Amino acid sequence: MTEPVGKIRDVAKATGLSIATISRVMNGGKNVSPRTRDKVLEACKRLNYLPNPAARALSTSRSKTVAAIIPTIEHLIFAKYIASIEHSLAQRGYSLVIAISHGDLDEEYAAAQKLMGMGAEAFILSGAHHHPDLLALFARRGVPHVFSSIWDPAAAAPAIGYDNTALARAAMTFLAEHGHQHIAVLHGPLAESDRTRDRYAGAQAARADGLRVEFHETSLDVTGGKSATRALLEAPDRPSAIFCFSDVLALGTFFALSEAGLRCPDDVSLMGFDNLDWSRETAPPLTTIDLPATQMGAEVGTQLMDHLDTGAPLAPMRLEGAIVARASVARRD
Amino acid sequence: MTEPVGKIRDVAKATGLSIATISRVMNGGKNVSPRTRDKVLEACKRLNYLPNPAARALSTSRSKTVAAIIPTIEHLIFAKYIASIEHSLAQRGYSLVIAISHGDLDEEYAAAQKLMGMGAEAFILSGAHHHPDLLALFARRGVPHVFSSIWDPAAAAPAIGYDNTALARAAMTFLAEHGHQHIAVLHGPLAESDRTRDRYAGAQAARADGLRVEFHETSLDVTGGKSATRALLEAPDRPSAIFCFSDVLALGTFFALSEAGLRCPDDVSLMGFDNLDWSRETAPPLTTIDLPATQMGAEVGTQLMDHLDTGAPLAPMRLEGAIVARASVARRD
DNA sequence: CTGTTAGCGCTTTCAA
DNA sequence: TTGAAAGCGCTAACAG
Repeated sequence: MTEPVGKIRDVAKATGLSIATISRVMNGGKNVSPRTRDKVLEACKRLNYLPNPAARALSTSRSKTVAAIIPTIEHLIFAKYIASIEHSLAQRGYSLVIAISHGDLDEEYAAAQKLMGMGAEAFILSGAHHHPDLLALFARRGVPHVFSSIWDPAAAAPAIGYDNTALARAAMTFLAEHGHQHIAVLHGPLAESDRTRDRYAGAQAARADGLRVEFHETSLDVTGGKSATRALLEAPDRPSAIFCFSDVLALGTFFALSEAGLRCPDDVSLMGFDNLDWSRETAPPLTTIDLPATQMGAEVGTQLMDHLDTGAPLAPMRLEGAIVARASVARRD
Repeated sequence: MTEPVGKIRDVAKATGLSIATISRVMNGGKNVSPRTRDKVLEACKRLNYLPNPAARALSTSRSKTVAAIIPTIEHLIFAKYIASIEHSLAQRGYSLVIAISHGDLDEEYAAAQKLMGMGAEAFILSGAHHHPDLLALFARRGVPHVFSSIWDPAAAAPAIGYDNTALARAAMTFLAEHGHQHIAVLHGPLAESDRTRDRYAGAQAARADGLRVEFHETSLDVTGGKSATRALLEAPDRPSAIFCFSDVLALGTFFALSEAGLRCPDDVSLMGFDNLDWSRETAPPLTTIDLPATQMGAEVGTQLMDHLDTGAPLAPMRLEGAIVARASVARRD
């Protein structure tokens, strides 16, 4: 029943040509007469021939595989990003392998070693903070890699992403312009993400404008947002606005507010970060920061493939985020 | 700066052993004296040697790569599932490549061809409904594959998953037991998913108990849930309960209810499907159906690897979902 | 326990 | 435009 997969030899035999010619046809068909080429293609179809990727990779030292190591896939902003990378790579016959680091540098390092051992030719990492041995390994072996989800022209590798610090700063300014002087900031574990630390720095800078800013660290999920908000509401002096470093946290805040009988934005204004699909649907719609996750995935993929294919240099690139003003932030006088 | 990667020869030369011995050490180190083995391992470390995966794959005809084609990654239940598969495969040195089908049979077929051409040894598909040519291709080339997210012992391939029909049926019974006689069902596009069709069939079966059931198809996201609910509330005869085939839809329903000034569960009871992380945090907490996504990922991975490694047969397996009763469903008399 | 050797299937000069 | 042949780096008999 199961017939063995055809090899290049079978096609050569079937067409009366040499395997070299078959190979040429399979790789763009340059320097091959149209007739020959058609004959070969026909035979390939008929014999159900697919070039063996391992043989090809061994021969060319190219696997056409790039690796992405991400902190988590269970967060829509990453899922969106990954989907975009995959799409971009697939366009040009590349494939994507992924690993999850859980925000841990050692796990990331281990995953990278495994992926290198699997033949990944280039790496996509999140943020600029990584295991020194990993960076050393990349350098030693000349493995192309980029950092993403950040903008930092001084980073150890080309960074392709948005400026978390500036965006958080802009959000604070936005809130201040709406009359908010006392703002609570909810964020995920600082230890796990330099992107979070960047946003933290940006929000903190708003103190220079005379804002009162309080920070609350919690787990990066709806539960975390809800419990942190609950705790925060119990304090005697309630902030007039809450700024969550993720829409996911903001969703938890919505639930906590509703449970506490408080109304948004009448009692408390709320701002998120990510602009996830549902954020326009909340009641009230959530003011948030739109992140170019899809664009970032495309850019990262394209740059890496260009570099791999033609040696084009990798270049840091700043992508723009944008405040999306919706009803969850009210003017406060 | 960038030093060439070490090859097995270099290690052999460095240790004064033959490449065969190095190879043995790299593959479990059976039939190798401890001393030799240590010497080799040390040299590998020192020379920064990593076996070339392409050469290994070519030689063994094994890529240790399995492919999963999923409808979307931008839905937490799939992200969770994928994370679990990746974890399970990684345990044994396998890797996962993924492709997104957008619920389209042709896209799925195209993706599968590409992944086969990349060396995937086994396939994980969602549901039982696939392009006939794809199944024929698998059969012809003897490619191991499983269907997942469904339970159907009669399917064309071993199905590892839960019984969507029975679970939807159970949910309807649960609602009926709480006194609900008129139930609205919200679901995603029937054309895109046989899992949805199974759930539909299960919900429809509840009519046999004298229930009044109305179905509303919408897009499978928060926006879809919200707009469908909004439309449904405008009808003169409002159902006493809404059953969403995904928690994501249910979140939209929550927003629509709140916008309409209706309270859950006082005015309308609500039930979801998936038991996503946040579903216990909504106000009120969402009654839903817990799906064993993580367990399913582990089982699928293990079965495929066992089959690939030892030839163990793939076997259909039924995993249990469970109703999680929370406050969003109230008793109606 | 260790070494020799023949491929694995394909790409790629180099000749023709 | 086509063919012959030399590897790519590793594994797996088979010998010793």
